[in-house]
Amino acid sequence: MVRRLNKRKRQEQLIELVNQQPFLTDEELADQFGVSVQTIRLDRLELSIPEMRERTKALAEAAYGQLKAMSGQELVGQLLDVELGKRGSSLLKTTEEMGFSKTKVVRGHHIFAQANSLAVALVDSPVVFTARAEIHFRHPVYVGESIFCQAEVANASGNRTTVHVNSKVSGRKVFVGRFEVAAIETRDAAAGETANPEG
Amino acid sequence: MVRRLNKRKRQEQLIELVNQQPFLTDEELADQFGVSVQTIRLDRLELSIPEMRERTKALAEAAYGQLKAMSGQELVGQLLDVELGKRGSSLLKTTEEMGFSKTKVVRGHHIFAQANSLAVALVDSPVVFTARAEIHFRHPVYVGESIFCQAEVANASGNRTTVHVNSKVSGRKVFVGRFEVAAIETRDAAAGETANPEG
DNA sequence: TTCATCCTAGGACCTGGTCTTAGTAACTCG
DNA sequence: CGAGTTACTAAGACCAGGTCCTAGGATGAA
Repeated sequence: MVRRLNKRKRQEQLIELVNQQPFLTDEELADQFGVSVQTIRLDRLELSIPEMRERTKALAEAAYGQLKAMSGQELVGQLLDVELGKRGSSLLKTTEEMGFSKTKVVRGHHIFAQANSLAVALVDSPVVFTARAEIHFRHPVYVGESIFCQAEVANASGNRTTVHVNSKVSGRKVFVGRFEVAAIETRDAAAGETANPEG
Repeated sequence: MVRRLNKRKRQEQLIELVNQQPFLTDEELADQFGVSVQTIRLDRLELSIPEMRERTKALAEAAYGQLKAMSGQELVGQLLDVELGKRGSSLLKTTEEMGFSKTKVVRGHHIFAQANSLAVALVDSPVVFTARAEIHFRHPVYVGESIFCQAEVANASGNRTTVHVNSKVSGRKVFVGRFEVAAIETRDAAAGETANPEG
């Protein structure tokens, strides 16, 4: 039963390969493993791996949302409610891609990004940047968990707003932060010398 | 020449629609505009809009790369050099997706992610988390610019390491930060109660 | 009327698949 | 030894969503 071992190994590697390079066609995969296209198809069938075009589409759809969330004009996570200039909250459902594959711990910058974008969203001004932040990661967040983020304006003087943010996972505080957000009124403020990059 | 107007309008709307909903097939698009599939194909030809599967793939690839850059297992940016436990530097070439489409200003969490991941990389321990950070965004970074990030261990006592990080764009300081990184020696540390999520 | 523009229609062909049927090599067991 | 199982391959019909090309009808302007 040497074959069976080979098959198992190949299928394990196939899963990994497809995860790492989702855009390979069956033909390319077959080349990689030195088997026929049909064998790859059977493997995919057994392993419930969808065809390349569907993998691509799924990726695109997921990432399209993610992209929009991560670098779109809106905020990271889903806005739950907001009182401009006062407070707000958002929810971020963490996914596999956000964490370490080994530990399944969500990478800090995603938590940061949610908090930061919410802080920025509270400030009612056309051009807003984070100038400073003091942040504290309290507990790890695991892939699949949802992060509930609450932000509250603590102080607003001139064009500087201080926002207190805390994030929780099922009631437990996982992150706290103090963000100092700068609002800029001038037209071409974004190109200004002293502006600070954030959103 | 009512047609010509209609055509122009339709094509304008087509561009927008395809941008907003890139997963529509020609048939679905044809339905939307009440024209034949062939007309849509001609429009796509004239407007150099690729077919749906290619749009999907391009989207997936772009976003996949972005995801990898943001949540890959290694560090954000390219590691230039490192002396474990002492200092290190990395370079991040910023891309269109990292910034606001309007202002072309790179979103802060990318800058943060580069700095943070470099700080974490300096600590020579199997499981490392950022516990605290105090950060300061000094100047905006624009899409296309490369961020040169330098990190230096300032203090290491017990399992806590303080790392000073500063990022520059063509010599100008755009970001400074102080990261407090916690190293954990226990085997199943990642699941520990008091661990802090980061990498 | 004549002509150009716009739209549509149809067919051959392509990629990257699906699903099904069938055949072969190799190893295992009674 | 032969029979059966497992792994693999091969071939063919079919499909979606296209490309590329030829051709023809409608419609409005000269």
